[in-house]
Amino acid sequence: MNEHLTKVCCRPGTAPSDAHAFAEHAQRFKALSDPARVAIVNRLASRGEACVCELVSVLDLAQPTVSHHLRVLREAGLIEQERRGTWMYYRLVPAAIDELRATLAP
Amino acid sequence: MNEHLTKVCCRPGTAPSDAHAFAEHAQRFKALSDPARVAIVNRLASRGEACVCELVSVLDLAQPTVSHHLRVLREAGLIEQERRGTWMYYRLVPAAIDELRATLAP
DNA sequence: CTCGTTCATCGATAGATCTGAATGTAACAG
DNA sequence: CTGTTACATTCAGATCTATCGATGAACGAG
Repeated sequence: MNEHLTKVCCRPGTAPSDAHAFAEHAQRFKALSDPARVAIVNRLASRGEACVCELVSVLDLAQPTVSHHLRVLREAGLIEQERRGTWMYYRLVPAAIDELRATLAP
Repeated sequence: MNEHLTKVCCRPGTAPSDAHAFAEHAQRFKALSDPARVAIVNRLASRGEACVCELVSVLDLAQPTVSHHLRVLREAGLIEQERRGTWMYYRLVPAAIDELRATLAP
């Protein structure tokens, strides 16, 4: 399945590469693959902090939906949370954003 | 549904923002939300060009699957194609990658 | 303690996405 | 023309995701 390729158009090439790294990067990008999550990151970037109820009113989504998106961003390491009384405040993890940007660098 | 928020924890805030821009950015990120597509972009970034059969052998995926991922990347504007004889060569659109990186800038 | 608020989790459903076998299309060789 | 190669498209099944109602957990006020 490979020997005929070498004499046609395809270079054998570094086949395996790091499939693990690709999966990791894809996971990060997937966290930003939804408009609601991009909006959340944008909001946190410009305001520095936000509680869930603020995001609910801004995004015009139900509260469980917002919680779901926050969980995705948190599990991707892009945001972190801090409980302060009754409210849960979220903010960006700048290092994670930097890493993402570095992934796209030449 | 909004008036009680102003006296609790939430600032009224620039509610609408540009939902259109958020959707556009999310669309771009979604194109990179799959390991196979990250691998394709990585390959094109390091080699500059590749035909489909080369990517098929590198990714260990069926040819229709690779064609699917190439279509997603092309419709996102991240890659472009050029037919040369029987082969179809793909390469990156550097400006699109730059735009993506700019989206993550502070 | 009870009550109300904030948020997370569970469960269900509609829609999107990944995958590849089968098929169609385009280009070249003979 | 026929046959072969390279690739796209169609289709179907399996899996994943977004969304929200219902419910649970944590906290503060009284």
